[in-house]
Amino acid sequence: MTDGGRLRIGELSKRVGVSPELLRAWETRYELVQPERSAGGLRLYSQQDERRVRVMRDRIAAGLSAAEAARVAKLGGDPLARDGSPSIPEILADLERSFAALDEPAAQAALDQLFETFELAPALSQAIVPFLYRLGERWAAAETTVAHEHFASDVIGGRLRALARGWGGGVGPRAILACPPGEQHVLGLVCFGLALRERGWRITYLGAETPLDSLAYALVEPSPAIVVLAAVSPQRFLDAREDIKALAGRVRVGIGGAGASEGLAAALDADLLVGGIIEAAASLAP
Amino acid sequence: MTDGGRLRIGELSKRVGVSPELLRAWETRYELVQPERSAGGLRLYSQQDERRVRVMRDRIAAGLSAAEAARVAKLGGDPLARDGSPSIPEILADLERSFAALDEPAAQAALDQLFETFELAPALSQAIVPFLYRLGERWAAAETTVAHEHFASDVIGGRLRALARGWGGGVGPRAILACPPGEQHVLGLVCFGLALRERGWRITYLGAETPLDSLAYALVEPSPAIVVLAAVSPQRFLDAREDIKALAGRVRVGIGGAGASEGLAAALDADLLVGGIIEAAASLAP
DNA sequence: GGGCACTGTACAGTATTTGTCTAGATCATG
DNA sequence: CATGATCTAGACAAATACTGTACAGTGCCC
Repeated sequence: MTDGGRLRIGELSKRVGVSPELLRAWETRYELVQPERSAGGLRLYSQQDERRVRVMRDRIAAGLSAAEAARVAKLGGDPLARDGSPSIPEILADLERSFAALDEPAAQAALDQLFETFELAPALSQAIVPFLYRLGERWAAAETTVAHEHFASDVIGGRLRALARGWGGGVGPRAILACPPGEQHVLGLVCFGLALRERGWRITYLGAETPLDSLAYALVEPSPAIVVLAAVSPQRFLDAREDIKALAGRVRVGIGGAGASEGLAAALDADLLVGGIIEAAASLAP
Repeated sequence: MTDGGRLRIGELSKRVGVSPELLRAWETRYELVQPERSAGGLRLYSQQDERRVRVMRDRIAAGLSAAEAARVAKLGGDPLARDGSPSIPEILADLERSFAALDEPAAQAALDQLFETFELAPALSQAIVPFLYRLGERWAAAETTVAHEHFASDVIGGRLRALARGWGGGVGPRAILACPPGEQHVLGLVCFGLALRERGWRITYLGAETPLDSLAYALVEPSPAIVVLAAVSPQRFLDAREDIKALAGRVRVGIGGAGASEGLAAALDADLLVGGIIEAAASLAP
């Protein structure tokens, strides 16, 4: 996933202080980690694997049973209870400061911290999405300049796009992601795409302001299991009402974002994506 | 000993502290380096080869396996075109095919090829910028769907943002990059920012549709040497005419993109950025 | 207490990874 | 042209890892 280089079992064992035998036992018994394999079959552990092992180890030290600790570790761990590592609020404060100063390298460093310390799902749902939400609020309240808002959106968007690399490949069902015409806010949709990707979906991302009739071609070639539309204003959905209903006649359509609601979904023959991005992604059968 | 800065195996071995046998093993086993050969077949290592070997050596010391260390060392990007590598037209044809099929992994692979085979400057000016130009043309002529155009823009934009990582740091003069209100086409501007970065500039990138009055704050903190505005239509510049002139009274302003022209620059008290992105970047004093 | 699941550890036999070494031929250069 | 450096191809051995199974200690339930 991320590239600091993957570790073999001996090196990981040294770094986290857990014996190789136990690492293998945790893998087979709890599916704590899913290391890649070398051509010859040696385990290659990612940063995420290392994170999970550390959480597992700490939870056991804190008194949890191994099975319970594994469950917690696989959920991404408790974001608040990590020794030495910064908490999400600390990282977000760093991020705020960096963006306020238009300091791109500092912002990248804060994002590095975030993605190194936390797994993708909690990093997105508990840090990035709330941050974007607050950014939008402050923008609406004119508490930040457009320049600052653009700057922050661009840096975060760039990182999310980097994480999204390759999300169109694999073997899972395909989801097409787009915003209706007039809708510019794409980052929440990208986060949702990443959450889907974590669950094995293949993503075809079309982005902001996509005329829905132009989706026709995308529906045939590798036929998608769902088309997800996102908007922050209900009006975007209403403006595209006829197109969405026509689309819903051909393929399952999900709507999400602040502009989506149950009534709207019913009126559009679409499914409402409920809850945060993680829950919404989980609610779509893989 | 050296031939145009190139080292033979014994000299490289002494410099990096890795035996010649091991250097050859790393080359055959991991393709860590691809030294040129003398007429007689002796290896001639470039500076980049030396860098890679140092990275490899250091990563192994840090606990990575040789195979992983090599993978990481090779990520550093290699600027030199090599024999047997595909040409730019071939890569662009691949890219076209991938985008037409909405095949993201294939598109990423083609972009990998591009950036592995060519240095950043020619990759941008001879491949990416012309590709974007053609994409825009075909979009205007309705020869491609909006979905395809969005898809391609997003993938390329994501890669460019990844290349841009850290471009706000360093010690060079600062350039602020933005598009005037109404202007959505940012990728050319991002390419220009990367070209500037190659020449040592620090970049503060604000992106599409930036109200110019919101730049005020960005002008003070780390004071920029220039503000570059880009648009594909002259109207965007004209609409923001007063703001641009006010801006030009406080800081050097450059205008570029298809919408910029000599007359417009004169009317706006701005400098016209002439030529391709590489020439334009070179024309700005470092 | 007896049975049982949970959990960490151990071992045997095989396989992979990787640095080093060899042998004989070729290259570069004073 | 003699000498030292370098070439290719392959072999080799130490360290490390793999799979599968076994075993001992702990705590829980009936």
